[in-house]
Amino acid sequence: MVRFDDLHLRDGTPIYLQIIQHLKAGIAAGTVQDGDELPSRRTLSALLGVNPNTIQKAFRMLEDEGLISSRTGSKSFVCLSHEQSQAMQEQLPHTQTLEYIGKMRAMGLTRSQTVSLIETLWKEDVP
Amino acid sequence: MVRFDDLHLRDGTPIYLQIIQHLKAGIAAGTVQDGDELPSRRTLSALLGVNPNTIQKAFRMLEDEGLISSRTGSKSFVCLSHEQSQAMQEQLPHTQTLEYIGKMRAMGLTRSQTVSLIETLWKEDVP
Amino acid sequence: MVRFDDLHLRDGTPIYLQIIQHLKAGIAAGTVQDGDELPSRRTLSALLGVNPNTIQKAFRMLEDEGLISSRTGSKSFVCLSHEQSQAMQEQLPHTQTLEYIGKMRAMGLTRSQTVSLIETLWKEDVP
Amino acid sequence: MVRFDDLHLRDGTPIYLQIIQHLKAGIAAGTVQDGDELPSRRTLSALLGVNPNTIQKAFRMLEDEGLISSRTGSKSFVCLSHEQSQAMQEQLPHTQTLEYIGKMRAMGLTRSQTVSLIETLWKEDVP
DNA sequence: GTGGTCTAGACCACC
DNA sequence: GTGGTCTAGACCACG
Repeated sequence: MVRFDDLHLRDGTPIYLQIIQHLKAGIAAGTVQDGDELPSRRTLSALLGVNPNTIQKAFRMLEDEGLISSRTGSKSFVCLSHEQSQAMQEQLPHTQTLEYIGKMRAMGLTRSQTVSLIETLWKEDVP
Repeated sequence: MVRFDDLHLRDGTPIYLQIIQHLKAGIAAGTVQDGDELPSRRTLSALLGVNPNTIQKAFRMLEDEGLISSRTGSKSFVCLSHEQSQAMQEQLPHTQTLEYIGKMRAMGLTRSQTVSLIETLWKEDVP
Repeated sequence: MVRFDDLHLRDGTPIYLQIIQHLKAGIAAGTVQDGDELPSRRTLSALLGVNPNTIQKAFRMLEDEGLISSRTGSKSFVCLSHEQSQAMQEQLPHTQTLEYIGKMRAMGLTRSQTVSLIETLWKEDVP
Repeated sequence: MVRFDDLHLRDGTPIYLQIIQHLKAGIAAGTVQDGDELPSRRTLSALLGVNPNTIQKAFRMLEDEGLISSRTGSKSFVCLSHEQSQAMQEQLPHTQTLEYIGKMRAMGLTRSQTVSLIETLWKEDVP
């Protein structure tokens, strides 16, 4: 069963996008795998304190991307080919890092400045 | 004169925000300084191919933040105290790095993995 | 015995409807006749790889329409008056043709274009 | 401006699908072309007597298919490459005819029976 | 004015 | 129980 209880909604980005990103992050982290069961629309809506339609929207988009499969009347499952999950484990950090680098460079930071900034701010002690 | 011709609009984030971010990035990088002149609303709207109201909105918000002033006629100028520019040079990279770290951790990367990813992807040779 | 092994479930239309349509098509084609035996619910559910309740629903609706009867034990039989089977052989093609005509006309095709399209695509050689 | 006033909603198929099909049929008929403007969500919802969200859903799916383009704050437009519109003018009647042929054959009709059925039921006099 | 998101709650079809 | 569709109406962001 895919877990969503460690997803804390922040505002600024649409809720349905946060749900999508959370699942994609789980895939990239390897904690979500092919065949995993998803919580039902109602369960998840109750858990997150969000309208069922919002969940529905997120799930629908994930299905359009082919990452999950839902059939009416039955449960929803994660649906990943081996290549997909592998690609996601590599590409996602890759693209987000490139985006981050772009921002840092636009603000005039050098590579070493950026790296030391990360090493300062990253608190490794958290599990 | 503050330059905007190296701003390539990407979609996904609102246009007016991209304009604001572009100027803030310039300030953080030190290429934009107190007293610099801004292009007129009409000029900029033509340059970016964007509705003049959108430019107006961006300028209005920057004015509200006290980063620009539009008193005399229709020309606008950057308006920065020493503290402001210094704070921006420190805070902006700081918050964006924290955000980036959060994403990487959600995907299960360690600090050292992240750092080496940056060092791999950062092409220092570009000006 | 009514055959269902040439029924390939396509998604988009509900499973129980596909089962009903399959039997009605058989009646319209004359391959299914009064008194023919139907496979048991269990057998059919296994054959199609479908939830037994779904079969149950289809059978129930067919029973409500009076097309099958499930009195004795658990076996079911086709139950057709002469008028019923005749009506079905006429009405079903009729309504579906009207629907098809509607679509073609909406796309701007003339009658003769439609007819020639059918004559081109219909491969008569298949049994 | 793409017209929707000749779209009469029938029940059985979801409204949003009927809207999509109507636009696709228009493209296949050649009456809808690249660059055509679409009515706004509110206008169309009033015209059809349907909830704005339902329109929104239809437009969203069309955008996902790349057939229309919408930007927030601005109007929505049909967005067709030459190949797309051509393909749609050929493929759509093609696939629907194949589907129709399949049904007729399942009911035991021959090609000539089907053709004469169409010629009987098609009322050419309507413009 | 436009489109985008979200809520509240209903009803249906399906398994 | 599940997911799918739809309504009514709100609020926001954008141009």
